[in-house]
Amino acid sequence: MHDFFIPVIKSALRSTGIETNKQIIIEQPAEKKFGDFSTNIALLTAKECRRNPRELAQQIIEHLVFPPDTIAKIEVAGPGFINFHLTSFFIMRSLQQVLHEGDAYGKGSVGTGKRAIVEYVSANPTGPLTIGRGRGGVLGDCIANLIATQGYEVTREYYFNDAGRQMQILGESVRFRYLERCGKEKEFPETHYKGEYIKDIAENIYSEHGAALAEDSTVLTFKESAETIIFSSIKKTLERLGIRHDSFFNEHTLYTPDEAGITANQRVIEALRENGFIAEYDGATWFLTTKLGQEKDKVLVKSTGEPSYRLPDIGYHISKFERDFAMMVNVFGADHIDEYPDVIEALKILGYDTERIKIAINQFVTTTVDGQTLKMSTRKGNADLLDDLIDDVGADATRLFFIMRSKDSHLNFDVELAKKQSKENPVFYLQYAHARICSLLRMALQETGFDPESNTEYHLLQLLTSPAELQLGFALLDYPDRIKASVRLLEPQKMVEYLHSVAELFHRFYQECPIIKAEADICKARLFLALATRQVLRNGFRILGVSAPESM
RNA sequence: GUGCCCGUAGCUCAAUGGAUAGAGCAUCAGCCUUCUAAGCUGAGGGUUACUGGUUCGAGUCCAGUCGGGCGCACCA
Repeated sequence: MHDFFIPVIKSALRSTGIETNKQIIIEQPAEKKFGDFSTNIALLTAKECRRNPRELAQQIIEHLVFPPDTIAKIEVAGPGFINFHLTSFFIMRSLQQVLHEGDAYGKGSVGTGKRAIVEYVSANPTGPLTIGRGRGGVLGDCIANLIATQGYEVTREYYFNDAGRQMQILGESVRFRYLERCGKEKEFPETHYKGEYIKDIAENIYSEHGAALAEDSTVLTFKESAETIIFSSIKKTLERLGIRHDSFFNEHTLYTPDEAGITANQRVIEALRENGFIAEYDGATWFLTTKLGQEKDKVLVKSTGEPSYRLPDIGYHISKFERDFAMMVNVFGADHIDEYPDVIEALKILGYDTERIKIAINQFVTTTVDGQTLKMSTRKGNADLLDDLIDDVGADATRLFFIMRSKDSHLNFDVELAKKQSKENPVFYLQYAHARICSLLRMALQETGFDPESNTEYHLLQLLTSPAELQLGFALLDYPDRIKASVRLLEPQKMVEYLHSVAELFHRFYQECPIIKAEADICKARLFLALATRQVLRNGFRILGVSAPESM
């Protein structure tokens, strides 16, 4: 609908003789009495025109030229808002678009022909996924879905490292458990992974090799077994939530020399050095971030000769630029908040267009069961596991709960609420609306023989004029703009909120307007409206990765 | 100490700088001989943590104060 208003207003401003570079904003007033849409353009430009905003608004109105039968009323209100009331004819006629476009309804085209990458989860394979990781996983997956609606070809990538210190500790942890299994008790180090899964992996190795590896002092075998087993369990957990990555980027490739015998890491160092941002001291190689106004320099290569995580991170992002992505989204938890500014700075120094990089940070999750808060730590082995949560509440509730709050807000995951099969649970409220429509369409076919899916008498929609029908129809037309807003903010929560309002408007319509019992043409029209509602719910559910049950 | 996020109804949370700050839950009062009551209608409930500032207009932007979360490694 924005696209409907903007050109008309632009042209009216021209005819009125107003020159402005201010952006024209179309908004929906909180109250219907202020119209379906309004613009504050007269308020914004009044000052530079040195005019009274209300008079200016009146003058703009006189130059507005809309297509016939679209606008019922235009008025100046308050300090100088211009409010637009749509005709019911226009709303209902526009709804035909929902039915014509079907699954494609709501899609945009700004990303057509462009490629985007969304990096998410990216947990190193040191243990099963925790609930906290789950939030980032679902958020990333929904963001990828959102971006894809705008035409981008999206790559979903998982970045991991199987060569670092944590993986070494993992291997050692397994070896300790293995030795225990072989009857060679050793004291288990405080710093190592204590989860039950470590014992399972050790048991697995024992059943394959017996005690043959007990004298082997290297951890390689243990590490590799652990990695294989854990990675496949991580993928299995993600699969349960419908999360599938297209690409797994192993950080270790950045340590591997190319034909010229140089690693990506070395190239980063040399490139930064040419720009004067590298120095060696205290036995380490430093990124001179003090030159950028920071308090301390940052280590890129440790005195042990190993790169710190920052160096490969920079190299990894360069690989994204080399793969020519127009948009790059990084999704990670609040604990990694300090990770990206240095990377961005380095990329800027090296001349990359960092505007393409978007960061989506999700705040933490606390889980409450029976009002008790759970705390987690992978290392201590008392983590709250994502798999357990999915077992408990199901994939749909898991996904929806993770994104039904703004990513900037701490999430309180109430397990009891997620399990409830009642109206308190937002998952059921949304899905019930869909199931109810399916049931209605089945019943209608049986009672009247009319199937709105195989008919195209969409013009009948114009018979509908009641407030409940118009409000629902209006909401359905808003869907494309809602997706765009959600994409812009990288915020799936906006979609949850929107779909909730659609469900609510449908329930009211259903309550107030008899459908099957109505006169034949009205009945058909209402079934078309129900069908359009179902289409929007389905399309929205697909973005969120929530199932659309046909009956409940 | 410092960087980021948060502070809005009893609870969980909304509100691209707009008009009288909204939902859900909980509480109270109604609506099923009629298409799914897993639903709908209505009522009560607020100094948007505090103090200044910018603006025609601030929950929103800026500065400061107070409170909570997460970071601040030659871990990732």
